[in-house]
Amino acid sequence: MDATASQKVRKGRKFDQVLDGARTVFLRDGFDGASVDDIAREAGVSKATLYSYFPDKRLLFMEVAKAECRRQADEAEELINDTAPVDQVLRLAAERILAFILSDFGQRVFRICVAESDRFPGLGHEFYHSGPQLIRDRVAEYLHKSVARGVLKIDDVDLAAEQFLQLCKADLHERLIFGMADCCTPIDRKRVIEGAVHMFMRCYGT
Amino acid sequence: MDATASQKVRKGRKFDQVLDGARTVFLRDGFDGASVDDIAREAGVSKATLYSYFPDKRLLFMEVAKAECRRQADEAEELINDTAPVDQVLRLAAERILAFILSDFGQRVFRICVAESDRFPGLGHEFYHSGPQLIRDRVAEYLHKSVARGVLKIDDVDLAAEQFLQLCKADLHERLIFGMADCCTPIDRKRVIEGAVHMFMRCYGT
DNA sequence: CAAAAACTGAACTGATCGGTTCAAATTTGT
DNA sequence: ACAAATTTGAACCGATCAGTTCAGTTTTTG
Repeated sequence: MDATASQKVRKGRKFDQVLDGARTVFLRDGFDGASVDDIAREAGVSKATLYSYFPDKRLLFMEVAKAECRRQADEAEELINDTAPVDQVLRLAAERILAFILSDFGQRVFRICVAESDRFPGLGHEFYHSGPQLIRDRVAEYLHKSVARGVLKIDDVDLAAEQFLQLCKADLHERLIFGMADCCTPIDRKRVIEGAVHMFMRCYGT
Repeated sequence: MDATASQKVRKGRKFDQVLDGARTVFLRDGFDGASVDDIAREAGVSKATLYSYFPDKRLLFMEVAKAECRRQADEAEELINDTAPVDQVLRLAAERILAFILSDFGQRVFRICVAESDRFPGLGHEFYHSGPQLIRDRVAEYLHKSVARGVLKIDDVDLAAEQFLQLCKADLHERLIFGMADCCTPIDRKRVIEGAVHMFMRCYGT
């Protein structure tokens, strides 16, 4: 078993091409909206080739989704550096999280995962685990350290982490998801982020 | 123009039957998953009759969604009574909101609205307006009164309302949407609600 | 009760789409 | 350069599905 091997099918050099094309089309059109012919065209590959890599549309979709989740997880790697004052760290974290969640890409991934997570058992789980949960654990870890350093006072650290993340989104995310175009000016973000940090510090600060 | 007239098509007596059947099937299978034949069968009506009421599947879907939004709005009517102590009112509101959001029905509506709100412009808008926004406005109104009575101290009442609602959900909603089956025990709810009320009162209480 | 309106059911159309097949062309490894 | 592996493109199959049509039945209405 060599390093590049995978338990899934993988033969030749156009594998990544196919995956990229599928990513583009699925993200643009959703699962039902995407036709396999479209994907093959977008990938610059014949349909026969596509089907030589992936046994069917569902599995191709799952593979794309899994790759996206990994991407998401990787991007979350470098989110927090501990040394600065708590409120500054929180502010920065809030900005980065919001930037991802509100991005066009983040929106599309979210939308498609919500839509398909009951038809594809495991998809929602995978997404949640490598997305929201990962972030939450990082934040909780940081809060834990801060409590140990005496700069925060928190009973239920996990709950506090969830609360902070929710406060960051306020309803900016919902507004965007439901197409309220007006909502996400920098001023709006600033207002929500400052509100979140202020509320959090007021409740848990020492 | 008599009281039962509507600007939309509406001829005979089986109108509501069709709408009910469509509601059932759309909610169960989503937009793409629902076949018109299924809907007609579920409604106990011939396909010809169905198409005599609604020009096409999309419009039928929109009509169902609109009706659901109105339902949702009506249920939110009797959410808050002002006389009790603030923390009790908030606790009660939180419980009712969570109960709806976490219900199987609430979940399905949410899922389908997220999934289709870019294909159906106006659907997301309508849902948001008659759902989340309505609730938020009610809460804000109550907070405003409470500030006037001197039992709360809030600068940005709208933001505070959003914050409270977010705190109520914590990530219970996300967990459920993404199929983490374990999450919504009464204990979990209690923990989140108490956390929300506590944090809110600590920050904005007098 | 008779005319008008609404409803039925079943067959049909046209289009889309997932997936297969295969002989010919291209690329790769040696 | 030659053989093995891979890719191609296009045709094709079977199924599903939105929407139509229509002759005949039921319900409403006046």
